[in-house]
Amino acid sequence: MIIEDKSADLTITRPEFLVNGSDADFRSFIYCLLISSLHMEKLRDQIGDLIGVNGIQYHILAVISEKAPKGPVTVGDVAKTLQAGSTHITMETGKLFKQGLIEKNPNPEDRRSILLSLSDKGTALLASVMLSRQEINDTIFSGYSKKDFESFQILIKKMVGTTSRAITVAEKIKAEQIMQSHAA
Amino acid sequence: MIIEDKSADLTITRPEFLVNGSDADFRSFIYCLLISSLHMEKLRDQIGDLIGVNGIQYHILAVISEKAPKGPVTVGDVAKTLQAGSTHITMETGKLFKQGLIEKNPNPEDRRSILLSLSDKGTALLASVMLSRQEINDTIFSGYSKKDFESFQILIKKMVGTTSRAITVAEKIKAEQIMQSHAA
DNA sequence: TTTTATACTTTAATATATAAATTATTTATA
DNA sequence: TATAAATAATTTATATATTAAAGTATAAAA
Repeated sequence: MIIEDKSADLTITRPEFLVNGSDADFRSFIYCLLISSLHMEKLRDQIGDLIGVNGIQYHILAVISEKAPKGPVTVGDVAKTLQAGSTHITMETGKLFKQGLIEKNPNPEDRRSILLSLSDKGTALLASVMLSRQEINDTIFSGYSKKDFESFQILIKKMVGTTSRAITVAEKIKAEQIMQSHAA
Repeated sequence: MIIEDKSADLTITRPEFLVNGSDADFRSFIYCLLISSLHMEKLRDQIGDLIGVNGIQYHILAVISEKAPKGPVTVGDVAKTLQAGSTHITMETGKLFKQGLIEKNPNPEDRRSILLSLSDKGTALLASVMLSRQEINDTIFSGYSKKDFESFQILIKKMVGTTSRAITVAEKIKAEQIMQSHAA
């Protein structure tokens, strides 16, 4: 006997994602996605901890290190890259500056903004966790083939776009909800 | 001319993940992974907001709804599923209880633990966002074929395991770091 | 029985993130 | 040129989320 969920109980309706009419596999997929996200965040915190900063601070250092050679990096750039509030980045870069890990210089092209760069100390500190980063990343992707990596990359890249659209959909639903509550 | 990163600058060493000796693609992959994680978390918060609870509370309701029909669900079960501290879950389930969305009954088989279930009100509230959940999930996975879903599922499921091992690796590295600092 | 472990809770502390208002500067436009 | 609007960063205050430590009750093991 095949058990089919009633369609109102399904978390997704597209038939491609249902197995015997059930979304059980899809739910388990979402579950895995969320758990691995938590793990990735935890790893970021752990690497930060190796050099005495928190996860976001480590991430900021990594972003500056990667982008600064290619051109100026401002607080706003970092905020956009990390999809965090610029308020938040201001505070965290402030702490990094106090620790002497980054430098903040006025942008000669736009004096409202500030250019961030790694100090020698910051560069050295980041370099000191490079081997650990490698070991951790190698572990995460052990057992994945080149082909796996290529498909994975395509699938995830697409998801950045679709989740972004889903957020818009959710906002639209919320707006409708508010409209209806006002009408009532 | 092919530009090769010096191996000390690479965030991953496995050659399968390098393109012309560079880990640029890999970095962009990790970036996409983190952004889509943020998006997923935001979506959880948004769905919660539709029914007047926060993201974790919504997730707790969803977990209870899914697991309760299959057997007893305790605070600890939810904590394990969500990989959160039981302290946290106690507080959040406490709030859900006060709002009348869940019921808490002593477990007759083990009087230390407590069985969680959705109240009628909670069931109704969760049912009221089912269509929105569908619309949002359909959006997230629009453009994905059945084959995409199947590969994606395999890739992500594997990653729960590898990230979990990576966390252990990071803990080991931290332990070594502490040992060395004591020796010095 | 005594010890140890578990499940949950409470309180308090800490960490993280956001909002609102402010300053300085730039860009657009009348 | 003068004015208005927009932007970048910051500060302060606040809200939210998360964890730590200690405590209670119960169960399981020695």
